Amino acid sequence: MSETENNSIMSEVQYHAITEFSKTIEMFSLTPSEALLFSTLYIEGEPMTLDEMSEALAKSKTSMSTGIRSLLDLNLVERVWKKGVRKDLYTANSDLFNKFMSSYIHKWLDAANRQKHSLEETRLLLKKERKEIRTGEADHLEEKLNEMINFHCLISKAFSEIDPSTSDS
Amino acid sequence: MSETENNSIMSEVQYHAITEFSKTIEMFSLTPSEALLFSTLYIEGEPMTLDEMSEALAKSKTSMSTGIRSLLDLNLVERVWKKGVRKDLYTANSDLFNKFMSSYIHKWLDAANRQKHSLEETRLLLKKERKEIRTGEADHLEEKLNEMINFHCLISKAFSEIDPSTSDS
DNA sequence: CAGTATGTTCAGTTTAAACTGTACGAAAAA
DNA sequence: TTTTTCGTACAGTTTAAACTGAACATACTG
Repeated sequence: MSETENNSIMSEVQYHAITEFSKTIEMFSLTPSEALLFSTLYIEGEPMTLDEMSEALAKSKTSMSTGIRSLLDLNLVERVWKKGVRKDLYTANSDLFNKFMSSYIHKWLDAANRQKHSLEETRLLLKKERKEIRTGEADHLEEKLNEMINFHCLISKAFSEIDPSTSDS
Repeated sequence: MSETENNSIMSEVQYHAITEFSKTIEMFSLTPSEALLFSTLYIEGEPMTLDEMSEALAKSKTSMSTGIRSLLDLNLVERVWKKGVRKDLYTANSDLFNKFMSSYIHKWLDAANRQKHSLEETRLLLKKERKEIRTGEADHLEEKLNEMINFHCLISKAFSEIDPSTSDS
């Protein structure tokens, strides 16, 4: 088997891996481009420069720059320094499961709690005003608010259970 | 307190409730418009016609039609029949938590399994061909594939745990 | 049957997101 | 210092999604 054939098989395998894994990453509510970028960085293993990413994905360096910034914000990628290399180098966090799962779970928990509070305030407003209001409509609304608030509690409970950052082994 | 004032408080409360709850629904990967529609339908409680939804959301009837169809596909809304009413009536499924959670979990499980299989095939391809290939690069790729496959296993495990349809009380 | 009401299809428009190339500022090299 | 090498801001373009109105098909009404 020739060197060239080896390379072609390797790139085919790598291409599949990147493409498929990217789809999984998207499910953690990253955009397709962010996911593709992370996936590339992760499978490559070695830290990459913006120019290398640009080359690998055939997209502009500007896209890489903004994409990397998003990934940095999400704490999924970090900048590393290498002796003698002037360009910025970025590498994917290797602790996949904990990083993704816990940040995802917390996004859920934060949002669920925020919205639960908001609904509780709404319920308070209704209760305060409804001394004077005696309609089935108000009853109905209060009932619905209770249901919704309970819904948020159940969500929080469920996601807390699988939060890898609260060691439940 | 006048009738009008009551109405205005009621609509304010209802408006808040719909808006906030809609945000939560969005998190189950519904589009903002689908979420808003469901939220409206849910809080209204009574079955609604396309025209009523159109009126309530100030959007075209076409939008309501396509929106409702999506919600029907997702099994979050159902069509009901009422004596003497010619128009189609739709109502939100009231079993919020089970409907949303289990469909969401299954979406995750399906995707995770599908992509895991795909990666396993890729790994097989690599193993089959690599008898001849003896490079660190191939080692690295295989290692990464193993990590990714393991990642998918952990995802499946986590989401299975909170699947409300497999009674874990 | 004719006439009307209702839901959906379809083509076009609006709106928002992703991407690109140029230009600029900061930092390194010469 | 001047020149080169980077990364990013910005403005414009492309692309995709959401939405609309008009036309159509089906089913109901009288």
